[in-house]
Amino acid sequence: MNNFKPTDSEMEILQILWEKGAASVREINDILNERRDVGYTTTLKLMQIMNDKGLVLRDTASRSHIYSAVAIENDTKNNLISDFVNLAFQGSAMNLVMQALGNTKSSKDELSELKSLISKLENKS
Amino acid sequence: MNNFKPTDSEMEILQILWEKGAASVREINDILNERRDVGYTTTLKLMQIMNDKGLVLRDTASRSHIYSAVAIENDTKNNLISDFVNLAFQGSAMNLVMQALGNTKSSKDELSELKSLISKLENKS
DNA sequence: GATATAGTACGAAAAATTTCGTAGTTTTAA
DNA sequence: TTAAAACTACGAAATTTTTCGTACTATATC
Repeated sequence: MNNFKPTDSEMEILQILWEKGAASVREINDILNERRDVGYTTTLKLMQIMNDKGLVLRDTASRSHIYSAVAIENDTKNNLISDFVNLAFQGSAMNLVMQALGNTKSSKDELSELKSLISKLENKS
Repeated sequence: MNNFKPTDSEMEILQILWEKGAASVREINDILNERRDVGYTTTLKLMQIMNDKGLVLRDTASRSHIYSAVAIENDTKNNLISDFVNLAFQGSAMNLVMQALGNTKSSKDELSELKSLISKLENKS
């Protein structure tokens, strides 16, 4: 169970890597720039920092280095949730769940998916 | 719909104010120090900053000022959830809900409370 | 082969957040 | 009535995170 707590910027990049599997700095920077202006060297520096921290792996075989995520999506998100729940929901994940759910438009499909997860949880206990 | 995005430290303090209703710096600092070391003037400064930002209200009638939250608990938490969901769950609150739920031990009571919320949501749509 | 283009490395500035020290007042208590 | 204790104000240091400029090297293009 790793314990990475990526910063917001790091998280943005991890999302992209989890989605794409692997990417060059150029590719990542292009995606980021669809949302907001980020300088190329800013992104590059971030990736280097993340590499130093061990959050990503870097393949330097070709001139433009290819990065992939080391941090595991599920674990990382669980860590973030846990921090978030402690910060804003008195440590109760159920509080977060109820508030997030109550404040969202949900489709029939999503709700039945959720209900089947609940059934699973009920059988576990 | 306000759009406050409190920092982590501010959030810690808001939680306390939402819980207690109103409190002096001393009271808040004492509570914070149950969890970790924080200097008194650190907490004081934070409250002053929050006051400047309009996150809290300050009653200066007596020498030790009494603070209360202006930021609305529900709105503030919804804002935080929304940012969090964008940052880490591709904008899908349901993704967050599923992951948070799947990773938590939940009591029978909590689960049935959750189910009744789902029923309400189903009737709405 | 000269020049423009596209990379990496990395120090350091900038920005945001957190922490604290010091000065000055008021209150309490001996 | 004086010393200690408890406040506020506030500048500024410290820390963390983000951003960028500059130097340097490799590749592509004309």
